[in-house]
Amino acid sequence: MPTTPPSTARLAVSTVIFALRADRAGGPPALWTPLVRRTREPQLGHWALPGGWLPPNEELETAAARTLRATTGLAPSYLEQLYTFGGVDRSPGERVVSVVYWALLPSDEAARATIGPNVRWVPADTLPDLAFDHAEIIAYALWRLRTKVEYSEIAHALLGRTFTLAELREVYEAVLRRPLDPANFRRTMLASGGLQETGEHRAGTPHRPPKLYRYDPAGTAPGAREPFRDAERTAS
Amino acid sequence: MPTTPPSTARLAVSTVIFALRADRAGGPPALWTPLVRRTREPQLGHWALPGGWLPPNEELETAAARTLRATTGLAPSYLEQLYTFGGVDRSPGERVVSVVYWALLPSDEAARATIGPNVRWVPADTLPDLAFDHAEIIAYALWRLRTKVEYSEIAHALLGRTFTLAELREVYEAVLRRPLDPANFRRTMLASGGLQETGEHRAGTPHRPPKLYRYDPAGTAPGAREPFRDAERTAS
DNA sequence: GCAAAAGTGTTAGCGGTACACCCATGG
DNA sequence: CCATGGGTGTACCGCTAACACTTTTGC
Repeated sequence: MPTTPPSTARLAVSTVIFALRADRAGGPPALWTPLVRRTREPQLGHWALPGGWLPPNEELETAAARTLRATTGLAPSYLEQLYTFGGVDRSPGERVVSVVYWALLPSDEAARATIGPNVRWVPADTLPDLAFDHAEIIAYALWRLRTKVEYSEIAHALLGRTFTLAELREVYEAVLRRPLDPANFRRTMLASGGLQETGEHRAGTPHRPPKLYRYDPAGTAPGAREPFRDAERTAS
Repeated sequence: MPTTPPSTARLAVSTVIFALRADRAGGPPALWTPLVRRTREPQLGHWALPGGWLPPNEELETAAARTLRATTGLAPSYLEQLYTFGGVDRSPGERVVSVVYWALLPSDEAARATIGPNVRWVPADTLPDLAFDHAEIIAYALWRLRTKVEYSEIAHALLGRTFTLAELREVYEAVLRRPLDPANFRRTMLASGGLQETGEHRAGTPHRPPKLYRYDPAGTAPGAREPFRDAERTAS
């Protein structure tokens, strides 16, 4: 970092937000994402990712969480840096470098996310025309979510604090878009996962009441955290 | 990206560079990385990652490749975005956001990398005191390399254009820091890998001359590339 | 021919998948 | 008592680790 003329690129932080929503009540849930309508040029009126310029004294991750809260009224249950997009021509007129984060919201809270005229939730795999390169960015975030769900334990972040194994399986099925064997899923989760029984059961089901679980990684020693808590791994 | 007051943070691009070097001739190779001595405040005289401010009209990846070339005189055989570090206090006095890349160099070329008084190669796992948060950054890049080598085929980027299976195995062993079974390694590579026999053999060995291979992913259709060519995957 | 690395064959164990089956509850 | 999802048992398959063995060269 030699002290030379300042960079003229402007730094923005944007966030791709995912939550589960059922199209019709009782139906299987799917991934949705909120977009905001641009109220300024360039691309006025187009739908875009929530975000804004990076304030000089705010951490990157804090900025991502703040814009997330501004557009949904909610706090993320998971938040991780995705990638930094800096193509010279991605914004007409000026150089903009965007540090993009991706986030998961608990579905119970997401149901009461604030909705204004300039915020719109859309299914994550059928997007409208988006401003700038934001369609690519969301596609990449989706790919990352789908990849990461397979080897990591982030799926619970799309549920509330307690959940049944069937609900957790629904999350995996929605994200991976394929059915999973309930029997094997149960064992895999109970074995390698940090799932803990709450002792409670979900009431009001038409059939046998299922156990409720909490995500609580018992095997992890306090303070023993991976590098950067959200370290990266790159696909072949 | 609303049009509001410009961000005051300055944008830098840095690169963590890895190459294989043998400590003593004939010995097993290990990972080394080049550092540059800072010639300005802050942290004047400290060793740091190669890098610099982002020029307004240069792509991020191009900037990374350029600084890499400036410090080593070489072109990378592999280059990927690592992470963006933007902590408010990571540089004293002013806010600096660094987009960091990591790179691999072919070992045959790396042997004739330029070395000046302000460039120093050090073993990647025993670093001297570094400027800013660069020690963390290198540790993270190392972790990413070690993780990625296990599920991806980037190891060949640390060798020349052709290589024997024993040489390729040495790369894996150096990166993973554990011995691998030669027999199983051979089969795994030949099965899942894009290795292609050149028809040639390495001459001058004291024993049976091994076949030379080239990395040439035959299964990959032209133009069929993964998202961003270097997509990410996050550890648990 | 002897040492050493290149290269092949064979087997055991482990984890994932498929699927048959029993359990518990509301109606 | 029946339908339905919750929950358990088990057999098979493919992959990998381990390691014995054969081949080919330089000296």
